[in-house]
Amino acid sequence: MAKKLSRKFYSRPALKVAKELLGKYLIRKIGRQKLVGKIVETEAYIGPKDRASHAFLGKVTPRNKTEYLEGGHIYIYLVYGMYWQMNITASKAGKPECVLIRALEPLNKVEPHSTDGPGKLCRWLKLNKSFDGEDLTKSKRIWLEDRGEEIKRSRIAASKRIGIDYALEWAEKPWRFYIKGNPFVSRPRT
DNA sequence: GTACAGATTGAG
DNA sequence: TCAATCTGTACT
Repeated sequence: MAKKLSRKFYSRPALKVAKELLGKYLIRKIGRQKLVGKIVETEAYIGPKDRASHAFLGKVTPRNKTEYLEGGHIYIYLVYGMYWQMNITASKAGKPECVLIRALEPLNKVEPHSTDGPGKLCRWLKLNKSFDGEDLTKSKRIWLEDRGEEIKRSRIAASKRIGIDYALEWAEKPWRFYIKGNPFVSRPRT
């Protein structure tokens, strides 16, 4: 029943993709090993008008150019010199919209709290710069699946995004989505 | 060539 | 609540 998410799924506004990514499964293959996790927390970043986005005002730099790819690619970058952030691009080519994956509920047996934050889940998945620009609809080492799990609207909560206080009024936008009560969601902050 | 920010984390 | 920590980015 597992259905790989198609280009069509990703080629929509980031806000929509961010909400619908909840309850989808991320598959990461490392050699013989297969890591699987359900997405339980995301954040949306909307192109040039979003001050919190790296593509604010349509800036293009070597770092964020993958953010401009059509939906379904990975945009990964380093923060604080030590943590990777995994984003999935959304919308059409040329539109810098993306969705940050903030937390996973792992199906594998793992140490507690090893995927409840964007930096930690990337460490768990062994993601690094080599995944920048990876096409999730074609890659053999990482992709997303729909396993027929429906997350009801009433189980989805929205809050403001994390760690972007510099973004002024954009920091207030309720563009962080997570599954209510899920223990794998990153620790709430105010 | 160099200053500097940073979509976090974990310890206190 | 707060500071460690350090690479890639952006600019000169």
